[in-house]
Amino acid sequence: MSNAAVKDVTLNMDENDNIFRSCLEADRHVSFLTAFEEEEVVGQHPFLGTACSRDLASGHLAFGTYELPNCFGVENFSSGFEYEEMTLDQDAGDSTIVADTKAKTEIIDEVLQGTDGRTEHVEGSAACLSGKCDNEVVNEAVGIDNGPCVDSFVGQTSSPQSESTEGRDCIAVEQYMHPESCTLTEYGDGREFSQLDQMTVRKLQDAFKKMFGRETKIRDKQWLKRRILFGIQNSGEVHKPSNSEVLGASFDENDGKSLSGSAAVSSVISPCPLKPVPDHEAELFEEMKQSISNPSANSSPGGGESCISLQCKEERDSDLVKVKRVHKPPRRYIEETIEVKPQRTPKKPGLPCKRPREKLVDEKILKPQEEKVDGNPQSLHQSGSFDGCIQVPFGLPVEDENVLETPPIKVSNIAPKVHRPTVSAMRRQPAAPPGKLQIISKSSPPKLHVIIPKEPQATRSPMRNVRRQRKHHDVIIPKEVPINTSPIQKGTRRRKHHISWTLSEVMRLIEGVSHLGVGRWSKIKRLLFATSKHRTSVDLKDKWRNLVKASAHLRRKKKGMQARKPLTHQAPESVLRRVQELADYRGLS
DNA sequence: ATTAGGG
DNA sequence: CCCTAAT
Repeated sequence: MSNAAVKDVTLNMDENDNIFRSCLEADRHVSFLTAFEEEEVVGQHPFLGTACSRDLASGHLAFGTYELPNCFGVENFSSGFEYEEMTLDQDAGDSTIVADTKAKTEIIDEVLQGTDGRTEHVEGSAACLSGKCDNEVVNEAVGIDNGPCVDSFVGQTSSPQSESTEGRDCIAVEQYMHPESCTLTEYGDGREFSQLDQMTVRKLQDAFKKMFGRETKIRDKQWLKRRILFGIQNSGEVHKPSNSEVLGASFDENDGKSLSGSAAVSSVISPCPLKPVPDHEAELFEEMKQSISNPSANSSPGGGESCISLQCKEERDSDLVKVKRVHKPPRRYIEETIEVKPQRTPKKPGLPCKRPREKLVDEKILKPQEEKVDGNPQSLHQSGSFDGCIQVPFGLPVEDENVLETPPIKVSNIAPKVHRPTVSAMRRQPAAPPGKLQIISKSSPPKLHVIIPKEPQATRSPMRNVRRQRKHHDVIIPKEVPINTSPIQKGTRRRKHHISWTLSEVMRLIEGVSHLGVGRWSKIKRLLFATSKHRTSVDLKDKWRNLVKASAHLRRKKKGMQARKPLTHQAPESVLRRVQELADYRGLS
């Protein structure tokens, strides 16, 4: 958009005026510019909005609560993260991600080791950034501050040892505090109009800038005045936390850093008219803030959390009492054991039909119909309706049926470009191309004999990217397959593309756990992995479990020198130690 | 919808 | 990661 658009803005004032107004009116949270820019170009952070998100997130990871012996510096980490995030966010070309993943981790590892190359690193990310924000508008929309948002709103609350970061945090605070951003209010007392009247264009522009956080080239006094007045009005409606609220009691007053931390936070989220914080973001922030000030089940041991409050007792108790959830055997096993329930069209004996994945197709996609046609022999997957047995492969996403039955051409129309939905997401919205699917399914021959067994784990890595490239590599399941097809069919089991966890992700996870608590996966996801489309809350949970496992090994290793060969992608000991702490703490229950 | 746990 | 059961 850059030049052309900007020009456009300048020229078509009236039009834009309308846009602007309607934007604001429709949703005060949508700023004129961000409305254009908001296409997830840079992702969003719950607290920072655009661009800075990752920086903040990563920033606060880096020097959060844990005491990593290596004591990586701020720059190290944020650069590492930036690098990663940037790369990741350019997502589009997924293939590159994978390719890069390893490099990334290596780089980060390097950084961790204190190896050099950091500078290039920073430069790299900076270049990335600037590449991204290469146009004025984005730059403006990105915010008052183009520098890295290295402050750690979380970390600050609890990291007395992160001295090295203090200075930076102050900077960050200053940046966010941006004293001028408050000056606007001085116009808000009713005399504003005359005041505005007397101002020079230059001043008006200035005021405009202060109010909307961007410069304007428009020299039309009226226009500027209107804008500013509008801004003034608007700012009045936005909730503005009082200072006391902002610096509020949630932080240990004795802890200067905590204060500065919170100040930074609040200034960041303080909804000045120019960058209003959408409700949900504010909400998330509240959650976090609450969690921080109220680190219930989560206050980490030795993590330096300054405030372990009593209010959390209840929750913690419930945590302690928590009993291991007992799993009864999965239904499919039960069904295998139990006699087949009576059916209209009785199943032929001797052909026990597991129906694991049916669910995926039947219950989730065809459910509406299935219910109507219940008992109807025509119904596709009615287990009793045919004497065959279809065992849809595990994880075989619905669209595979598409592939199965439709000319690939159509599939390719749907698949690319769109953000790859996770498998589970696909499971949730299986009806992606609804009509089509159903028709297809219906048309599929009722007498399929397909058995596609669970694929051994080994095939994982080759399956990378299979999701997106599927149209090329898909294994077309023959329409008729002998019942005892070889169990080793490649590519039948479609898993989510395996994306290695990067160190920064791990750190974020740890940070999340330490502040929100083990088990708060969805919260952590929302707060710290909001931009990572490929990490679901379940993934977080799984990863945590693995980390805990790893950390346990660490301990074992300490005891007997049974040094388990360090896995290639093993997280650094320091990280694992932190995991251990958190795990231990929780393990008390 | 989330979370826990088995695989 | 996937899958399923419990909440």
